Amino acid sequence: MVRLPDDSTRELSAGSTGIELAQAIGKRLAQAAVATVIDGVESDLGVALVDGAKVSIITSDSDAGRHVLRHSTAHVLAQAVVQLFEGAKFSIGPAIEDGFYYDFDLPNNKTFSDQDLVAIQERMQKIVEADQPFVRAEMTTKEALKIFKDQPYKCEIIERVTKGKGDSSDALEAGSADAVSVYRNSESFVDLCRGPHVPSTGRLGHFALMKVAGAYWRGNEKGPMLQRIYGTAWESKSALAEHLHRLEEAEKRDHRRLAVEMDLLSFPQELGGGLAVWHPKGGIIRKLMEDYSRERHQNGGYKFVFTPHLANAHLFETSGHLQFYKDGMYPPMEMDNGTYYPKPMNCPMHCLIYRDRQRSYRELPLRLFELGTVYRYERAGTLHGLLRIRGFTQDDSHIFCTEEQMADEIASLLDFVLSVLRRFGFSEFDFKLSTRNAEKSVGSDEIWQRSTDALQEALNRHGLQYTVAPEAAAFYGPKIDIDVRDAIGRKWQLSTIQCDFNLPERFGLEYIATDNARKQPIMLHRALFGSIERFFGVLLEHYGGAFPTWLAPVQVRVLAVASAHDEYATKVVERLVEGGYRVDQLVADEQLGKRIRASKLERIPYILVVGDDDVSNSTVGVNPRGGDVRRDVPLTDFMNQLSIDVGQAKSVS
RNA sequence: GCCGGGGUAGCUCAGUGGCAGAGCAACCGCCUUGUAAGCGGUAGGUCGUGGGUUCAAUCCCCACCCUCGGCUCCA
Repeated sequence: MVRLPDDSTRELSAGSTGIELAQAIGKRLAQAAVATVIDGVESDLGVALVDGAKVSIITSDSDAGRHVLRHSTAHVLAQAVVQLFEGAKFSIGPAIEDGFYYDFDLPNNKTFSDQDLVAIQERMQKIVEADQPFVRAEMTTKEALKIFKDQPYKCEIIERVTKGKGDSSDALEAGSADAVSVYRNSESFVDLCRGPHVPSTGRLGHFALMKVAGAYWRGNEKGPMLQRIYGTAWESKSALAEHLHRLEEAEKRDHRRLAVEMDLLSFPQELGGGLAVWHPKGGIIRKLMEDYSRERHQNGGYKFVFTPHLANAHLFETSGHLQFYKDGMYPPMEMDNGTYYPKPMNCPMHCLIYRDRQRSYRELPLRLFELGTVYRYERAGTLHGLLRIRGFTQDDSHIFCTEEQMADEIASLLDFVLSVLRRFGFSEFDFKLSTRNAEKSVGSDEIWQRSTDALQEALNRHGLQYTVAPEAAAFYGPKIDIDVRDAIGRKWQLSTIQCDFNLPERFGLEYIATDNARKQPIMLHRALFGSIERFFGVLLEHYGGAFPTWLAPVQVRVLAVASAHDEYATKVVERLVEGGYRVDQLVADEQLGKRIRASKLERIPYILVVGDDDVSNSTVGVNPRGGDVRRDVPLTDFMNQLSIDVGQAKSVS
């Protein structure tokens, strides 16, 4: 007798397995089954069920089921590589989001080519056709080391696990210290693994190898570089096809591609890596973003400040940034009166503004705001369009407050941040609390505890779900990071709210409290866009280039049907420009259809077409982005509609 | 920084050890258009930069710059 997830029970003959249970329940289920969960432990379908156990069946179309498929496909990949490349060493091959990878070490530092990938994939298909069983065996460390005597990476994992030093990825590979488990597919191929796996390779097949990449063994930069093959695997042909289609769609939204297509900005090679110039069309969008940000900050009680791009090295010694981030800073300029660095952040300068004179508790919270441009020497291989760039502008704010004010201030900051993000079309957020990394931080335990508690309290007060990222804090304090979900469900980290007791200490910041005592303020670091460049890149991908009307570089384009109507079209343009809109016109020296097509490709929110009827009746034909054409619309009506659209910041898409 | 791919016209991309190519865009004509590509013509290149091999290099070799996919890193 076993108990099912719906709490019903089912009688089975003694020694029955998961697959027999699935068959007893239904044919469909048996076909989709890839593994079982017996009393909370994921197991192979072929494992005998214990009397009274709580059992559920994992099907291939669930997250857990796909995980099993992907991990099993990784084993097939390893087998194919070992067959095709003599002397190949294989290390680890986990399932990951949407797929799997496997890391290999090929003899003589050989690397995989794209052609190799094709051959490997063909060999994998043969292994699938052969329908090899996944046969589990458990054994002692000694036996396992013997089996894998030619596989040094496997031996290292076995030794780590049995010595109790294994981490989660090791455990995934080898099981526990008590018994090492392996899965055998054939006489010649066996892999270390905790499982579970599908019963046989015939259950697999909807996969594709995607790319080759270098990857460090155990993620250690100083360790050996392995060859990693990435693949994707799904429960059906259609699920695989959908995934590949999603990738294509994502590629069309790539902000680097859209930036070129839409003439928004560029990265001239002559400028150097990771440095962008903004073209007029990108520039107007950026200006609108900045204008909106300034307006909100003005209304939010922030004081605007400006600071220079360079500072004397002493400043960054005081702040501690030189100690922690010297490698990430542009190199120093030696001058006759000292050494100067381009600033990699704005906070120390804001501290100097605070410290310039004596402060009273009556001034707190003091909220300083700056669109501050900073320079960081990101390592060459890490640059990525606007998302990782060397010169960028932060919408940076530092709030100096008392410890008593801190929790309220953080709570209202959360409101402020979310309200601004919503205006830019984001509605789903994930929150992450990053805590102290003892090796990369300054300050006392007590201080860290107090600031972590304050952040936590603010999140709880808003009833927000959040995850904890251990040891991911900045060196000076813990933080809340806010991820947004974009239009196609991808997560982007944008905003950050950081608590800092350390910079006030280092800079000797003080205020005079009600009791006339000198006290140290708390400093909150806060960036909402993060960097304007990065935020812009995320917005570009979020909207796929189709910016909402309030942000669109050209909001309306007017097209005359024929040259005879150009004059009227110009009048329409003038009316709209007077109304404060960004409007242009393409004269009728080319086919109307062609001009419409060109304008659509530019993702202009509204295309107005005017002809004979419109000239006589003061109307326009409205062709909105993503909507249906309306003829004979009075111009005044269109302008009302436009004003509503812009006011509501609604994207016509 | 590390592993691997790439850099040819404004864009997307062919191509070859011996005169540099297409489509789109641009420009000039013709067409005067009613909702996603009308026709014809013209112009456009230090083939990323520097060095080497060669009678001859965009092509082969070396270095550097930029870029793409990952790894590592991200105040």
